[in-house]
Amino acid sequence: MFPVKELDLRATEVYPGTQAVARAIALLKAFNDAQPEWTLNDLAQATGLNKTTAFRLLSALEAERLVMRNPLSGGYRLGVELIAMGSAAMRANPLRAMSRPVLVTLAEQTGEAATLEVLVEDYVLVIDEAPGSNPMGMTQDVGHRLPVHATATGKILLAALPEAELAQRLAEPLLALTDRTITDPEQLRSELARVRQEGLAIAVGELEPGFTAVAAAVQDRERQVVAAISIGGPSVRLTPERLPAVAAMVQMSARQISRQLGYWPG
Amino acid sequence: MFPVKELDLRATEVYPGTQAVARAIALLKAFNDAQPEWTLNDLAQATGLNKTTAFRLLSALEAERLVMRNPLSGGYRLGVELIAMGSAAMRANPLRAMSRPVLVTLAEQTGEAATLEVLVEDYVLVIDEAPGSNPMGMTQDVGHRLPVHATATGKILLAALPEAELAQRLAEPLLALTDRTITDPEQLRSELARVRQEGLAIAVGELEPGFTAVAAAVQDRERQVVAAISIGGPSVRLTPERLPAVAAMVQMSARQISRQLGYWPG
DNA sequence: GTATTATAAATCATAATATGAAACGACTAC
DNA sequence: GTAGTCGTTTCATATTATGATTTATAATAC
Repeated sequence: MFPVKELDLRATEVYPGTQAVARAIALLKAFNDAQPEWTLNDLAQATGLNKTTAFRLLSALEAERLVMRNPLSGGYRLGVELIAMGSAAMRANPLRAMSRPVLVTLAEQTGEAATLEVLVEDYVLVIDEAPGSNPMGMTQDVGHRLPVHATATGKILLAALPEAELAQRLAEPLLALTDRTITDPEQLRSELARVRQEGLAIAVGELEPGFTAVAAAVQDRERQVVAAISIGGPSVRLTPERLPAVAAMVQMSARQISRQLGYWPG
Repeated sequence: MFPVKELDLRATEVYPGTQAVARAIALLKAFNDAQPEWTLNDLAQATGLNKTTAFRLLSALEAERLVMRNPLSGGYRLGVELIAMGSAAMRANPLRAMSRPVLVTLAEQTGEAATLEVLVEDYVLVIDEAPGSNPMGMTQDVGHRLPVHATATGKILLAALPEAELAQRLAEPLLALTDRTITDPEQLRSELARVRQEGLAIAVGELEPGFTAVAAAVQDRERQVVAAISIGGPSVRLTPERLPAVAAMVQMSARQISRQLGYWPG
């Protein structure tokens, strides 16, 4: 379905003269849903920074409101300025702007939630979501990071990676989120082969029990897979009988967005 | 209604050893809805940075995905990592977490959209929104920056500022967004006096024509005004006859959140 | 086709800036 | 009372960021 680029492992060379900025960003990236608040010491330890350095960088981030202190505990949290920046980043994202109408239509046609996701570092990031018309689809998932190996979109994006990078990722253990999550690298490899051939990925109860998703690839003018779109909903509604029809709609929508990006099939 | 703290102009002293980080953040802050994409030169000029320095900092930000390049134009845009961080910042915000149930109830009771907003630098930032039950309330405003002088929430937050800081802000020209926007500093001052006394702010068609909002203050255990909540909707629904009842509900909700923060009336 | 302009990227000597060890002060636990 | 933990400040040091200049690249004009 889509070609796989070979050997592109981008040089992770750090640009000289950017140590302080890189470190500040590392501090920001330490915050997540599992640990939204950090003490200075823990954060310094987690990022491998000297306590003084972490303190100084955090002070700078705090002055700009990218980080805030909990007045009671003194702990650090992400600040309000990031909410504004994130929202601006969302609105400025060209891929999102292009996909939005298609995504909304897809959600209407299927009645299920449609998402647009991209690969960011180790995770799949939801950059847009059109809610399904049915209730119980009110999950506001935009901005969430999801594991690549347990999502339909993640499989699509993994399937398009050059072999070298894929191997690197499969070297890490695959976390079982449900009893249906694929945790065996070899099994995932053959799944990805199927995805590549069919241009379609499915995940039934692999992310969370009772949740099914179907995804397809969005490609740009250079035929690069730049994103994946999906339809997701309760497995009781997205039944094996209904899936083929939904999948076809997802694929059509993905092709529609790809065409807007200058992709030309054939 | 609520006391005004005197003379607190926080020292804008820059912490030594944080120049690079401060500059990098300044670059990020340059991006907004009006100008979501920048060329290197323009951005360097706008931030007052040397072109080389701007380039180097942007490279660091790009490597961490806080900034991305438009492959066609080569221009800089905010990157996807900020979407993830902003979303995490939202979920980690304690004020938002506390207010959410109250906000949802308020929106249900009134049928109009309820928001939670804080003062960030020159703007009011929407950090949460519970949609109204009526259609035409589907504005997803979270993350948006709104002008202080033309919003009900902004007036609430301005009214609580120490005189010195207020004077500083009123020195800047007040932009007219509609023909009803208050642009005269003295008029705004007397409006703020009224807001202070009544503990309530109203804006009818001051932000955009046909949009009305009512806001009240959220105070913490030290009686500091830390946020404002509001109900907003079309002026044809939020009529002068209906406003007092809605205002009372907004005030009750604000007090409810304040109490959760440890505020004790009296 | 060459010249011109604008913009981005690379180079590198310089010193300004970030760094981290050490010390301090404020709490808390025992 | 003592020891331990945590955040903050100080300060000498050299590592790291800086920016003038150069080179590369692309777009536009002539």
